[in-house]
Amino acid sequence: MAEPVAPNPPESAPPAPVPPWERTRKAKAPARTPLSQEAIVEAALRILETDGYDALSMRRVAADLGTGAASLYAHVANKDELVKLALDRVFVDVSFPEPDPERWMEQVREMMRGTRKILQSHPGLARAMLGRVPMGPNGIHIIEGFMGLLRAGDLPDRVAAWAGDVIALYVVANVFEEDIRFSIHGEASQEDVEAWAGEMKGYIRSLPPEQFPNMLALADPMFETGGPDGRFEFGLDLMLRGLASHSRR
Amino acid sequence: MAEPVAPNPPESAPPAPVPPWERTRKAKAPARTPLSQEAIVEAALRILETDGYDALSMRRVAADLGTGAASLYAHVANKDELVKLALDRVFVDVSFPEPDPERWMEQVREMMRGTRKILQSHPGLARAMLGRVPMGPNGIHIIEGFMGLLRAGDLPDRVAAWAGDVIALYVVANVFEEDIRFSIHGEASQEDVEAWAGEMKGYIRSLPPEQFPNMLALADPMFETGGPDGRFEFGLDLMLRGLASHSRR
DNA sequence: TTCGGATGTAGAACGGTGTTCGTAGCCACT
DNA sequence: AGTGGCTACGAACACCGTTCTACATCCGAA
Repeated sequence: MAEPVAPNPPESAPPAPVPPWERTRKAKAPARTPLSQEAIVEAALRILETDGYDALSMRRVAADLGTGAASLYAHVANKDELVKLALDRVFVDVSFPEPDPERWMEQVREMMRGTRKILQSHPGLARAMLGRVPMGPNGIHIIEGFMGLLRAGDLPDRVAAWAGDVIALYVVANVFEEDIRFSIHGEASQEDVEAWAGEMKGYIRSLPPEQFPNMLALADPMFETGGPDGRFEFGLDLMLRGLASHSRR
Repeated sequence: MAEPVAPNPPESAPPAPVPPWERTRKAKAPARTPLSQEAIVEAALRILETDGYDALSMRRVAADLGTGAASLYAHVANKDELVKLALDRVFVDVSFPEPDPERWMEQVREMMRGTRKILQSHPGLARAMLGRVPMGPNGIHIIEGFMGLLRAGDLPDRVAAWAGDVIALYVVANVFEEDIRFSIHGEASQEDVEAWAGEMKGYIRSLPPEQFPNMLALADPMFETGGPDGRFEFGLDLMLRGLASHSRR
């Protein structure tokens, strides 16, 4: 009640010089940022892109916008909604082709590659996608396009619908795992990773052969990276082969 | 400095009755729990099992052990390590059969079912597994057994090694997604989930048919849950079918 | 033109988190 | 018997999401 901020400047009072705190307040007020939902979502995406999922906090978003966390809640219900909005927004960039029954498998491959690329470019989005069906205004078009490709494969309806789920989960999980591994190792260079792989291989080779025959036999391919996309492509191919065995064509 | 806890009771002072805070201190000291790493890990697992991942905090673990959070750090580097230890510990219960070339696919299925069950029974462990190769004392035996099953399928070495990775990722991601969905919805009953699915289906049916023909066609199977394991089994089967197409047999 | 109300802003606070610091006490070994 | 090292743990630090509340500003009605 007895705060330095005057609740109501009485007119009878003499026109005292404006105290400093008042001045800064007045100075800030005109430079009021609009602070729209769009701006908030964009700031969130920027943070996800540069600093990852764990760095995304309401305070951080607010700070990047030059305001306080409480102000965000006028435009966004809570953090979960913010994440969902950011998720949907990034899907603008996913493209999908006209389904071609002759090439549907390759088309699925290409679409998943594109999705993976986008998720990779915003580390943390993959984490946000897990457990959520991204049915925002943009996401729903992606899902429609994806389902179209699967339907072009002449699969039973249930197989097409569920396969969409499984494949999407695989892509997201792949990026997420990569993201985690990266953040654990902390900016490890390609050389570090190879050194670690070599160390691991050495450990496996030192295991008693009669107890670990299979690991010894597979030690080499286990730590063969296959390039940045090799393993991803392998898993995707595995599922597509499985899908092909369901095709009625 | 001027705390109520006496640093050195001067002998000249009269034998005043022991103040309550002193009493509790004295009473606790003799009943000093050993507080081993094992006990901490066990407490953590107990919490995961009963209250889920979100309930697992250092303070909670400490409270269950009748101590303070700081005490845990003498036995465990940080929360991440605690989770990793819990992860390896839980693998004691994963069993794997002697590889049988005639039944290897079914054996893989069973092993993955078992792994999933265990991960499900300790929500949060799945999250800890992502991005990590759980090569603890127990985990390494599991990996060996798994590789043995895959090798029984007469697959190229690279296929066997990478497939192990992909399948394991799928199982873990499946549980993790389930876990997140559960924690987002917050204790939703089976009825709630079905109501939500019905609502979603209604929304999809309300979409313009010329713009969303595929989603409309697949609306029913998309929201068919297939029971608690249906979709998991489907995805597992998809990958095994893909693997079968790699088998030289 | 003036006055209210609606709306958006934001500081402070609540109850939580993981982790660190410093101190106190116990144990075992010289 | 003394002492050094290990462990326990309260307090504190820096965060988190969210809410409360006071406060400016703007807009429309009188």
